[in-house]
Amino acid sequence: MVTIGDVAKAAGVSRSTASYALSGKRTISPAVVQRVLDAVDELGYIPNAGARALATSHTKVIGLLGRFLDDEFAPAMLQYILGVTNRARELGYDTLLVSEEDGVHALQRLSSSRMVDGFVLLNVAERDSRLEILRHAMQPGATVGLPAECDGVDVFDLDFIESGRLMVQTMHDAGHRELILVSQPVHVVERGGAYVWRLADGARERAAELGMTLHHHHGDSSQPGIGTDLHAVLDQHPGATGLLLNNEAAAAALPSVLAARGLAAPRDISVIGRYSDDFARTFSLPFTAIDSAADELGRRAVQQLVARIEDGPDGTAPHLVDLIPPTVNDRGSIAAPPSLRG
Amino acid sequence: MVTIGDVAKAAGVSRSTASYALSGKRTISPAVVQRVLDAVDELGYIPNAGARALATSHTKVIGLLGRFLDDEFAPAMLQYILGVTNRARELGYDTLLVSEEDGVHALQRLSSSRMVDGFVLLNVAERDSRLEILRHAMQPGATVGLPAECDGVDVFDLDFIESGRLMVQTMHDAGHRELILVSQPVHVVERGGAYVWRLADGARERAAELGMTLHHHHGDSSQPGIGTDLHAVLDQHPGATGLLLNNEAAAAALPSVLAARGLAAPRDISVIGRYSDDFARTFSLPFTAIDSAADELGRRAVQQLVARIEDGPDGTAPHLVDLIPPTVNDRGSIAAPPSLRG
DNA sequence: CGAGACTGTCGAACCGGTTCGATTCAACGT
DNA sequence: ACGTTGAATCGAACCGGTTCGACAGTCTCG
Repeated sequence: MVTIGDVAKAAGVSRSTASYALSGKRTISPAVVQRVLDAVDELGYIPNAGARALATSHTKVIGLLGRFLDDEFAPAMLQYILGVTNRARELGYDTLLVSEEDGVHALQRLSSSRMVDGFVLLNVAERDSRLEILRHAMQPGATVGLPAECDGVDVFDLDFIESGRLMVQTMHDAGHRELILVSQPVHVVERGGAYVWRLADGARERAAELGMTLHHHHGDSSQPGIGTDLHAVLDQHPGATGLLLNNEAAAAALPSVLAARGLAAPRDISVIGRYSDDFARTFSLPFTAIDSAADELGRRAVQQLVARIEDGPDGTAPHLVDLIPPTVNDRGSIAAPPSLRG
Repeated sequence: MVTIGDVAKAAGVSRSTASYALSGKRTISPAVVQRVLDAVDELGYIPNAGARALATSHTKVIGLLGRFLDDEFAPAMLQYILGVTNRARELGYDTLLVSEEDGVHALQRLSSSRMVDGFVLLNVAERDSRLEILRHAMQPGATVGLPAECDGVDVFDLDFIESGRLMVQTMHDAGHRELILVSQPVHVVERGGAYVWRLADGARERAAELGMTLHHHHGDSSQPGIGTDLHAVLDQHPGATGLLLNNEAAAAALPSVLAARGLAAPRDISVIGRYSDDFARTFSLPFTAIDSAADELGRRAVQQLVARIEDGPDGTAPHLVDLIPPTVNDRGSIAAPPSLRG
């Protein structure tokens, strides 16, 4: 393997000079710099990461800790991951992906062994035991998902409360007065998926303000349960003209459910969902939806994390809680309710 | 940070003795070993990864290089990734996930900087420029995906030729004589997705042997194109009673296409697909299918890679080409063709 | 014209592990 | 009684970078 010593020898200088020539941390004569650079690409020198990490205590690696639960939605998870890895690479960092069940243990291991310069936590729960560790770690951290207690970390999430309000408002503006909201199953809430009730709260609040009726149901997170659930809910509320979906599986199942009932959106019923644009493309979901912006959230988390890493431990920029505003992707599944039309 | 020096001091021994006590590479008295172990967990000592890597030239990290193409199927990719990271962790390794466009460059960077002990390449193409680099790298590599030239790497893939044969044979056994195969789009083949024609070849071969008619079509890899394609193909071959799908988007779109045509499987048409079991569960695809076994392929690749890493560079175990045999997951979408029934 | 500042370079130390050779001491065989 | 072996431990060197302090030579300015 070619070391900086080899480069130095080839350029006829000392190791330290070669190092300074490459880092530019001291003035080195242009002639020498050029000789060193020539030697570098003649020999194909790439510094040894371990040695550099040892000397600088910076690894240029960030740790990405996911919670990959069985009923977590795969396409969305991949979006988060790619957002993180791509942005990290753009900023000169590699990404260590950890899928370990025991996130607390993984965090301790990576932190104390100094394998990474910082952490991004995905799918952060309302009370997430990993945060406790992260706050005491010497590396900074960013989360995707809004926990109950945000200090010591930078937090990124979709603004779910506003999303709920926006869904209801949109339906109201189109003339609807009775809505059904289909959320994730209760166990998702119980394990800390606070986004479920955040969206529901926003929706309820706005519905109350506007004097609308809102029925809230938790649906299964996969087929065929969710199909049955949707049928049941539609049977139960024949007067409802608008459907709000905060449940990817429901969005995926709805087209066949509607077809089975001889309904079409927006002719018979209006629909608005909340899922990633990418997901909609792959499965051509024909519903207007709030983009969950997984990719963007991953990118922002990394961006902020790297800024904090490079500010050093004394950088005292205040911690962020960045809730990105919902944007509606209009796919034409909302119209006036049948009763208002000719 | 607590170093092995601190541990040694706390145990009243030299650094080298502490090191040997922990590694067991020399005999150390039980009393001392105990004192060292006590010191370790009193101080919470975890070795510095960079320093260890520098000394041992082993990082306990494997590099996972994906090609995340736009129309690559997200749920499947995540399955591969989790198979790799989970198995790696079980074997004591962490995983560096690289999504960089320029795989060749990434490979060179990680290899020369000695950041990883070995590589797993996903989505390997027929002629994959990354393989050339990998063969000359000092770290071993395993691929998921069968390239034209396999030497110097361990190769893992589903046996697509046999999968094609099996699809046709299964339909034949049920009494079908005219089949349609819907594959991935032509551009997937052109960029090296050889599995597409491998499956098609196997299918064609077996159809010829059995005297059956097989129509082969390339369909779009996403909606709404694939929906249109499916309609067109069904219009074009009214005599076909069996549908073979080697295209995930087609599988996802088929239920609504069938519904729109007033058809049901297996009543009017029999269907067999090739996609991951996990995908089928999430979307409740009601079709009998060959499991693409993404998770298992990832696990096997890592398993073999780690074996090769730990054998050291002189380990001369022959390189594998492990094509795992297709298994059919019966979901009841195959029956005798209508013409043969009462 | 000499003190002071600046430029460019080098040697040595350091980061935190692992590992080799040497050393001490007790047990053993003859 | 004495060399031999083996167990247990230590000090020093090494892995491959970075960085600090020193130093020689050149330039500047009073």
